[in-house]
Amino acid sequence: MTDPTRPGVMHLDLDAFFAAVEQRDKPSLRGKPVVVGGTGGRGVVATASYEARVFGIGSAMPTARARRLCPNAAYLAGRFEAYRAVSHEVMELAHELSPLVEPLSLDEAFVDLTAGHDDLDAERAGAVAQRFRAAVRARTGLTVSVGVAASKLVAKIASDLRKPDALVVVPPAEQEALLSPLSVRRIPGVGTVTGDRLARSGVRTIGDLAAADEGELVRMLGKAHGTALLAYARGVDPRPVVPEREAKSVSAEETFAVDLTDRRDLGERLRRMADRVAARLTASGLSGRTVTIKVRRYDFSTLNRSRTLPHATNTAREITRYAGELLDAVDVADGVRLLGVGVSGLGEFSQADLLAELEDELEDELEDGPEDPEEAGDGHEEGKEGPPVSAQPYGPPAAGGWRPGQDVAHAGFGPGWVQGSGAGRVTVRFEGPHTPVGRVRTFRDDDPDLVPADPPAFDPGRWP
DNA sequence: TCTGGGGTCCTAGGACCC
DNA sequence: TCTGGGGTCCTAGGACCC
Repeated sequence: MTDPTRPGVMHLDLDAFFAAVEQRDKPSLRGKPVVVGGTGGRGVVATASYEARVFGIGSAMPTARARRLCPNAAYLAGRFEAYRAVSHEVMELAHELSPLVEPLSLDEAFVDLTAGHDDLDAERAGAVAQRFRAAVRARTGLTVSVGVAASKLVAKIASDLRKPDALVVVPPAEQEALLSPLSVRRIPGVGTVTGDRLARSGVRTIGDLAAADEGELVRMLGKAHGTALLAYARGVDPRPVVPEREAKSVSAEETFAVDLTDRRDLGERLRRMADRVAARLTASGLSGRTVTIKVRRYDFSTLNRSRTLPHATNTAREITRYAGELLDAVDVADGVRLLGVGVSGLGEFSQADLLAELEDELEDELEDGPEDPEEAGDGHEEGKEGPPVSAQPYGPPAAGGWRPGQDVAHAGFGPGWVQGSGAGRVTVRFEGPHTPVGRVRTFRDDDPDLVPADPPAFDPGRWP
């Protein structure tokens, strides 16, 4: 429970995070429009650098539209390994302020400052936040915007208020005056639908919302949402900062470059996604009882089908089997745009459950013969004889296997990154975070001297 | 403009149980 | 013959977040 009288909650939000890491590691992109996201025909923008935002490019926009708005921006597929590493360093710095750190994503977290600091007032909290911002810049080369307030809600709104590279401290006495004129859309949880519903009954600002009738809000938005939003608007938000929340589901999904209708094709892709889900479950020691598939059709309508098992599972074969049965019951004739698989109802399971699982496995094997991935699926073998696979997902490697932005190393020219590829060629720029802007060279895309590489090391000691 | 991939939380109806 | 109230579990759909 947070203390409404003290500014004890800090929210940190790295500025244009993915794009900023790219500009840090690629000198030729500094000061230029950079867009990170899906680079295929159906991709959307994950992050646009501030230079790209000038052109009207923003998150969740289709990349095709972004390309029309700014054809000369750099369009990169993203290097999550590098982003995770930077994120980890920032979270470590946050932990130096307090043991209570709640990450929301790679680039955002709440920190409960009261857990590490006595006698907090606005001035002291502001000084702590300012030192943190300097530490992030010194260690990672990136800027971070920070909000400090008495609650999660206000701290988050504050961090967004003067981005980028901003610190906004909201003393509790000034909270109401700050919130009241802001749009309700500033409240996390108020999206387009809720925003439009509120606007239709004349509620546009947080001040309007604070004066609204609770019964009417509940009728309009439901019990939970209605009461919570009213409380937020009135400055009431006792949600505590909760570190390390347990995962509730694990899933994988893929949008295809072209809608698919072939069941064997879909089944094979389902199997590969089930493999990934199983691997992630196993890696984190989790298993779950409910298997869900998600099918997005040609017209973007989306349906989910799920089945809850009597026991928990994390094996690829079981997930594949039950997901496959669910898919069998779905009409795919008109075309499937996206397919996904997930497992939920996760939890820690007792020895008895694990034993039951082993027995089920044994039964499976008696019924179906031993587990063997080559024999289990029918897609691979028959794929050769059947009609050619009609579409490739755009997510995984494009032509030649090279993705824009990818780190590479060349036997003769050293480390660099893929600027583009196609028509049997790949263009590489040879530079790194601590070099001047590098030269570009083009190779055959199967040149044996060119190999994928780890992200370049960043050395704070060699940063301006 | 034509919509990613990974999640969380809420609602509502029906089955089933007491 | 027609009727209750509450609780839990499951399924499906939808809003929302980064």
